[in-house]
Amino acid sequence: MRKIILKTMDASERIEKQKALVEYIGRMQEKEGYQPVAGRILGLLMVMDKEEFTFEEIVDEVKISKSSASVALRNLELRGVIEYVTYPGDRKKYYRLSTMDLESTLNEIEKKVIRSMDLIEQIIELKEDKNSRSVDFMRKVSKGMVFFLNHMKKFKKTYEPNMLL
Amino acid sequence: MRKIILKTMDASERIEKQKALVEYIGRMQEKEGYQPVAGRILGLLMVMDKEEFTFEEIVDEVKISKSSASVALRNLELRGVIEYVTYPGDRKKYYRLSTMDLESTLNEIEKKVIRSMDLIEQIIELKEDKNSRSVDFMRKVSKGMVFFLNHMKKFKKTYEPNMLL
DNA sequence: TTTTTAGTTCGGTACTTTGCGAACTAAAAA
DNA sequence: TTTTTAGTTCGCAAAGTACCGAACTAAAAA
Repeated sequence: MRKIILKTMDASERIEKQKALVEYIGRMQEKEGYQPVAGRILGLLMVMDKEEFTFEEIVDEVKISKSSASVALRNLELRGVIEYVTYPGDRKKYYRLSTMDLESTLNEIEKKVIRSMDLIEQIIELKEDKNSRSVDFMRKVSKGMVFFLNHMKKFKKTYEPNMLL
Repeated sequence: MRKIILKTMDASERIEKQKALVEYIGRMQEKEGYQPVAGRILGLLMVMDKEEFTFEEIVDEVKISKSSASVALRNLELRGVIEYVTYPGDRKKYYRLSTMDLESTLNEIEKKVIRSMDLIEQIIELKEDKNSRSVDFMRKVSKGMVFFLNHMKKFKKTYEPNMLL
């Protein structure tokens, strides 16, 4: 008897904590460039027990209008962070975190680093004095980036998705 | 004679290109979360030949008001991306890119990754079903992060600032 | 002491972003 | 065929952000 009461207490407390975490993650994602509503949707999909949320559930849980949900979900989908699945005989969309695995995230980071290196190259090319403090600094950064990219390559080799489960 | 003319042509063309690059970098930095004015100041400090700019020079070059410059420079300084130096007998502040080297940038990245791992841990802790698709996914990501951190450690060891110049 | 220099702070305007409700569409159910 | 369901698109109001000019401060120069 006692145990059951404790257990229900725990469950509701757990859900309280989950909801708080949804808001916290929302704020984090805002800093990452997502709009508030999108951030909280992401939080919801990350922390709650349910694996797949319908459009309506998202509207209810995050307490937003259908239009806001529609816009935010489309953006999140375009960015590739969420995806939706459908089931035969059911018109609803079931949203969930997309299983874009680490590899594609790493590729994104790699591309970003390479773009930065190109930019640095351009800047140096346009400098009058190629021995200035700033050019030295940029070369240093650039070499560091080359190192970094090499290590990423090794990392990708060592990383075998199936061995991680 | 011919050569001299060509040389002056090149110089002005170079400066034109630099100014275009300042604007371009400004727009890039906006995407990174800086306000427009701050982004263009960063661009200026990165691409132009001058190593150190006074407050007034920045106001003139970026064509902004003193108040905007003051606010933007303070923010950039708080974020640690620029710094200013002073010279004895000169009241002016000379702004330049801060020489935060790769190591501190790497440490920032490391901290960020560790914070993400903590968050994932928290989320998993609050999940009812620890064997769900999402928990599996999160564990995978988390393990990937551990790998990543180890490689960063190795990278830091291999990286010897003085060997890069 | 007064003036100039080198900035900072404040208040307001203009622009941008966010999120809503209402009207709409397209498919399924009645 | 009409109604309901599941969502989308559009226009607008509220909130937030960026930037400016004007007034201010504190130190140095005249």
